Amino acid sequence: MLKKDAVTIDDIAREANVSISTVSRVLRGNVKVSDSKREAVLTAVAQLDYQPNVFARGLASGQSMAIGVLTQNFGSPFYDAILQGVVKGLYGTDYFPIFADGQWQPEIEYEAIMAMVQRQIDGLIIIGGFMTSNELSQLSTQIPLIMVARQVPDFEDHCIYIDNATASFKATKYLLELGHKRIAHISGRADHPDAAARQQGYEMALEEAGVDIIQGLIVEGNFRRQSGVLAVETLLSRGISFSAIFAANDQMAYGTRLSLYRRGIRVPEDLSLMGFDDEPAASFMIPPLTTVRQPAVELGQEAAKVILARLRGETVSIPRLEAELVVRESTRIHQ
Amino acid sequence: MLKKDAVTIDDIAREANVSISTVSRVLRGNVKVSDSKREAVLTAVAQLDYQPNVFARGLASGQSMAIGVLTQNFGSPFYDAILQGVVKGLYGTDYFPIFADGQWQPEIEYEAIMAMVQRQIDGLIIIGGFMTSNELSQLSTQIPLIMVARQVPDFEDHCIYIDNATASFKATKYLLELGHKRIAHISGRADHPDAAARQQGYEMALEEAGVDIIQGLIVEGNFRRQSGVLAVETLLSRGISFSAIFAANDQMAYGTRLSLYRRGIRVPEDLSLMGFDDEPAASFMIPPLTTVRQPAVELGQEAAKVILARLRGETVSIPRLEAELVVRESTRIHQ
DNA sequence: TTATATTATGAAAACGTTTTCATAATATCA
DNA sequence: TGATATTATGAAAACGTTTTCATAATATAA
Repeated sequence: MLKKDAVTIDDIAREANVSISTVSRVLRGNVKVSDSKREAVLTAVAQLDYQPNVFARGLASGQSMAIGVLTQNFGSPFYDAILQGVVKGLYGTDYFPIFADGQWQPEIEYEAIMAMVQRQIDGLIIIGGFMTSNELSQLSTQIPLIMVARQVPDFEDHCIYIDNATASFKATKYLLELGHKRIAHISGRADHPDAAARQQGYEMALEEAGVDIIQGLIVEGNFRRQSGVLAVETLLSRGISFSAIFAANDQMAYGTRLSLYRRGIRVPEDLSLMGFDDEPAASFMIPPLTTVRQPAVELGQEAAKVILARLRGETVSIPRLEAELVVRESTRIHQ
Repeated sequence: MLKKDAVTIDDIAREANVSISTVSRVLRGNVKVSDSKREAVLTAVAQLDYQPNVFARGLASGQSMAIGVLTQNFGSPFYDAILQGVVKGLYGTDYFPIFADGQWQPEIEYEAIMAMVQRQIDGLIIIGGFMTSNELSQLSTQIPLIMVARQVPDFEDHCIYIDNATASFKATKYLLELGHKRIAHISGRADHPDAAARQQGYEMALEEAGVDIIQGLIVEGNFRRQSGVLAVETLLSRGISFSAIFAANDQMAYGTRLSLYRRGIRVPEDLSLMGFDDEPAASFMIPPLTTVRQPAVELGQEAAKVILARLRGETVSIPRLEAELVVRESTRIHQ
């Protein structure tokens, strides 16, 4: 809180020889004021370096001009990229983002959202997370709400996401086209819908190609790097041969890569490796990772756009974004 | 903003048969209230699910209970880890962090800080950035302020940082101990004091060991991955031989690694590679990166602790944190 | 020209708290 | 027991805006 006693609207009113109502009107710009008075107010504002008090404004108007943004983990590249998109999308508007971190834990997520709601945010952008369809519907009656990077059933008109199954299908199909038949899959955490969708896409592609789905080639991870390491151990211990691994996100692909390196298994000479997300770091993996690109920044930017529009009372429909295969050097034709 | 008309302190007062003053006193807990009334108020609060209005509170008390946190870039692992530390340090207190992103651009940084100050934050944590010593001193007369991960001259009692020169000295010394004499250095961006300090530590270590500093082995990067790639090109084009590279941060080390991979130069067999920061991803580089660990989470956590204490009016001194060498597999004895 | 509609403006109420100030109730002391 | 100090409490002012309402000034229509 600034210590110097702030300039208030009263000071401006006195300086400009008008009432505080007029000052307010000039500042908000929603009601007509004569040019001469407007002029006077504006110069007074500039002269005294007036900064409106956010609390007084919020209290009187019932608007905070803040958008709450819930991420799951500061430091997760994919989520951070979405954050960046939101920042970008809000930049230059009167709205200000307030961030909170759900830390991939349902209770913390709930608390964080409530803390933001209590802080009177005007809109809420939730990135991923665990809120159920019911909870979200309930919440969205209270506050404009957009869900990013997650497809919640019965809530699709609030969700900006790419179709995980389709994207995953593309990735798997590419591996099949390279001649791989035994493709292992490291899935995301079981309680996460995205993980299920990605696994589904993988299985669909295999089916379509007439390749048997081998349960022993599917192993559950948790979207974190370390789980990729463990998954390789598990996979190898099962003794079923395979020529490619499709990890449900890039992070697990990095873990996988490390595990393979430790065992002297070369990528892509001995084994092809496919990720999912296309984080910025993916192109710096050794070798650069073939993956499916989720347009993260765009997702965030679109979320900001949509919520802004809805706040203005416009009815906009959710844009559909597509994932795109990014071929790099971690995959090659199966000999 | 919640649509259902909120429960106010008046409702509680009515329900509990006390005045609103008493309700406020119970809620704030700073003034004694008889047990019976306290009881009554508390049950009413629970029953009606009362949520205090942040704006009214802020307006009346002059406190926002918010701490502004300025980062330089969502998505930068090192900064994100500090953010996490701040979140951790604030968790469970009455204070709530508000984040903004300076995007490594002085003007945006300034704007973002002003936006937060205008939002009446009670304290400010700035991570890195470009504010000058003067600007910071000026700002800190207005608001409690802690600078993290940057050492600003004449402002040290507000700065939580590790000694970059010493840390860098350690790293270089380790390479020297491995028998490397020709050690290239990829520095950070020239306008950044940390970059200068790290280069200084590198030079000090060489001097101490009686090894000549060769200007041709020093090349300027900008702390980003891509600049590591370019640095290797530059270095090789100069035709001066070297057996180790010390990059001023991990990100540039990744870029370096990729560039070497492309040229078929093996790490660590042909060349040792040293980073700086120890981001979480460093241990997943191929091969795992030897680096200097900045205790990022701890830095953030300490920043939160210190600012909280100062907000309570306590005079606490800044803790000193040490960087620590983390030896992994990207370095080896020079043959 | 007069009656009526429109416009710009200021006064004052509202927003929901915290906190000062006054006072009734109670405790403490001689 | 009476006088005084202490305590708990409520009334009311304050925080700095926005917005409703009333009104004076002006434009428009007959």
